[in-house]
Amino acid sequence: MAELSKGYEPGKTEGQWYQSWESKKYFHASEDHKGQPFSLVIPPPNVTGSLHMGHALNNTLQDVLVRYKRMQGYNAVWIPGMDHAGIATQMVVERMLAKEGIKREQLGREKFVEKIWEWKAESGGMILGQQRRLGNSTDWERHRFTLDEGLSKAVRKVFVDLYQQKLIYQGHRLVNWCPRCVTAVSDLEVKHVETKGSLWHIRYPTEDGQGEVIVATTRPETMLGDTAVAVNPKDVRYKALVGKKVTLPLINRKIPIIADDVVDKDFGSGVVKMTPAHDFNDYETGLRHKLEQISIFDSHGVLNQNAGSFKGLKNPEARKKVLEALTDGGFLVKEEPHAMAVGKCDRCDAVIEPMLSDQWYVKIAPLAKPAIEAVESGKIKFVPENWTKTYLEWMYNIRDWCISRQLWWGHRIPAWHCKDCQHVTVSLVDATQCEKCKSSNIKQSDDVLDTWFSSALWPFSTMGWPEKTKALETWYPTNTLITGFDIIFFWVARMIMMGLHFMKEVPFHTVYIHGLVRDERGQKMSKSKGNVVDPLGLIEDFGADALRFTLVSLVGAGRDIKFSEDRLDGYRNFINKIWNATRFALGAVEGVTPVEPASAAELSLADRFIIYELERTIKSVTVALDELRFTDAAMELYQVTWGEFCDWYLELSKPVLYGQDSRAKERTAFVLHSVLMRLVKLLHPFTPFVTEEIYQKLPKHGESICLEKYPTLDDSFLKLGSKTSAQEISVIKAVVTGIRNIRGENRISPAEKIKARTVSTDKKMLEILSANLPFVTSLARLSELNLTSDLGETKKCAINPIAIGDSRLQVVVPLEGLVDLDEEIKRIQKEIEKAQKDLSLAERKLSQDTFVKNAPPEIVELEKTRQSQLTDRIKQLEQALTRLK
RNA sequence: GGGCGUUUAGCUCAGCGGUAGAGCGCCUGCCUUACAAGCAGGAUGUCGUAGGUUCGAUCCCUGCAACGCCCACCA
Repeated sequence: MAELSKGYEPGKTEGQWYQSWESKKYFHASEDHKGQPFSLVIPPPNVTGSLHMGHALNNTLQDVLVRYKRMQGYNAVWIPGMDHAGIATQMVVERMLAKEGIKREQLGREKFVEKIWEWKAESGGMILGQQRRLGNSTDWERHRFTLDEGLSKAVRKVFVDLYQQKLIYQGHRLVNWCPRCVTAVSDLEVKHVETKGSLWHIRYPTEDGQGEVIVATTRPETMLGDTAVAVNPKDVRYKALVGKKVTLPLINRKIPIIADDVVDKDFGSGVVKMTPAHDFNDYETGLRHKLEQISIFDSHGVLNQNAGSFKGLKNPEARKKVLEALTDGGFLVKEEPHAMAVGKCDRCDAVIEPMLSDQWYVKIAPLAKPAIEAVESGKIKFVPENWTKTYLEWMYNIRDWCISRQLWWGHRIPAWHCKDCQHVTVSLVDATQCEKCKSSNIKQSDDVLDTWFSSALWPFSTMGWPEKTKALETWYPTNTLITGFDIIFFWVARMIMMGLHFMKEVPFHTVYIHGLVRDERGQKMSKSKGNVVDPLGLIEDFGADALRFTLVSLVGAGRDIKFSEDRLDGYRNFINKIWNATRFALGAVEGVTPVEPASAAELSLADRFIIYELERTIKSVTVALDELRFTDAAMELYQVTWGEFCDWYLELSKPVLYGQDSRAKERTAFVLHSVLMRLVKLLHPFTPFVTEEIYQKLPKHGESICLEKYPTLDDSFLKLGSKTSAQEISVIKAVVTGIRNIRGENRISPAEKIKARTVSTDKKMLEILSANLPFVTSLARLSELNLTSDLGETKKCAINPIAIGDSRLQVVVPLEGLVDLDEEIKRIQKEIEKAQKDLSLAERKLSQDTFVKNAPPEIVELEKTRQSQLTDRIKQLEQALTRLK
């Protein structure tokens, strides 16, 4: 046998295994495979940079699931890919060019987009490498990029279809505009940040110069675009003024005083300035009152000619100068502090300026309706389900989606404007002439589509839509979508809408939502805070398996994860533990040929017990994974592997394997290998690398663990286990623990072999012990163990009473010559105290007849057993104490 | 302003109607022939707060408090 290193070294083998898996195409799924289909599509990472911990978590969960399903015999496919991430990527490349002093306008559209492609190749390549390091078992042959030819075709088809169905339209209206990105953005891309601002009160004189109204505003510079002031129709203070005009300060425009219900008479002065071209409220009100719309900013947020002498200024100067002018003119009444939510660009953090412009919109209500029904009816389920409400709330109040962006990186809108007749031609193929007047004097829109437009099609576009492919036929709809809560609206909701509209079928049945990975203090990881943890670095230090297992163990039920290296350290140790268990399993069995037992009777109690534990584990892990309770599955495996297999079974197998009975050795060797093999398979979806490494070392292995069947209850090997063996082993465990407790508390060195005896009048107990004597002496490190029914001499002896159900047993360890008795006295006194506390609790309960009358009989029974157990225990302990000396 | 979530051992979190659990950390003793990335033993909690339902509440209900997140056009 080749020597296995003492510690597991993931770095040495992980990369090789991945290469081997990939070259053998284990992750490639064929439409012709006879298994039941199972499919996942990856949330495509942005090509903006490298993967972070969120990706590591997200991908690990998907990989666990798809490996599990694949091993179960499903025709499982996990489709990988990347997102061009329009605005985000364009900004990254713009920033890079800026460092060289280059602006994108200098390069021109074509050259600039070329630069982005270059960058995409580099960054995308890095992401692919990272995904492989993590162990993603994606079907690489199906890898897609949102700007691929095929996906672009899908995008165009969707756009044209929706346009023809009148679900896409062009509108001239107010949009969220980012002056720094110089593009429109959707409602979702505006983050409202609570900010301490001011409320300025400004005097607007009436036209006749006789009176005035005071308006309150948080954005005084926009007054330059005011076209009215408004009051509440029920406000008696201003009733007489409605219909009259005021003179707009600085500009001297005469603007009407209108009455509208939107005005809250109790806020500020009860008079609101109306800036229809730069405020959503005012825009709406303006439409109702047919107010003039005056844009005062250009696309970069610079004041234009409509701002009179303020032209050329930009905020915050613009505001400052306007306020100065207002003060000089005596128009400024006061300034008071005011908290408000300022809209900021999700991408660049610039203040969003509502602006009038021509944009393309998706009419969303008709698409939203079936998407709401799909979730309400349970056709699509959220896990955890409280996200259902979040989704539905948003969908009920959804507004038309602005899909055009004034960017260069993305899918260009397939619309051609005719300069002769102004008609817009929307076409699947590039148009050469106007469809209406046939003029060739046409120009394609410069705008591109919101990046989420293409990702909305992801579940079917990646499978080749609009072609009728076998992939679609086989794998659409997908089964489970695993993603973060932050993109439920951006992505999940839109996929549901598009899937239902174009495929007439939901894109997935289950949406598993996980939280954010935060740092150990619970803070969001961000480059600016410098607390970003690079998953690749962790993989270098701890191995991919340890990282994966840590993430799965922390993911819990949909809440955020506080990530700390301590945890990772612990699970790295777990990986090492399995590794060393394997070293033992191989080393201790050297020279022994494992022989399959003919029946359970040929096996030791320990053998039968661990097989039973294995069966239990298969059941619970399978149920947990089927319910997407990843953490529960992982914890169960951790517990059984370490707590039962290593701590108990391996120790119990030692007396056999190091003993003389070669038949027994052969049987135990068989069980040891069989159980380990199955444990490793159970673990494989979580920790693919180490399990492959171990699998390859174990006898009778196949080509790769990736090709193995996931353990099931339908396995004749499991028949060798039994529940009674688990109950019997608990007697052994209790006796061993009882002796160890005496050893530990009395500080008897583990090297010291001691004598002990167990006393019981219960024949069954003694039988179990006598049949398993070598196990107890080995685990408790005894020189001898006597079994008696009589307590006998207990002078200078430590005694530990043990109760298992109705059975009583005492463990007696002579301390003579080992230690002085003070520690033992302390130990017993402590035990008595504890038992008395517990007993009084039980007695109090039983003394209340409301309890005895009302509680279910089995609970009362339990309490009674407890009472008698504790009474006996105290009696025995007290006896022990008095007889000690 | 609406909605959601959290509050359990020093830390991170399980548990969700019958005497409080795990990992890490801590204390004690051990390099016991798989593993010191280990072994054995031990300590640690008015389960956020005030009420209510119940024979019984960490768990269910109602207030309250603190923290966090999402959505929203109050100038």
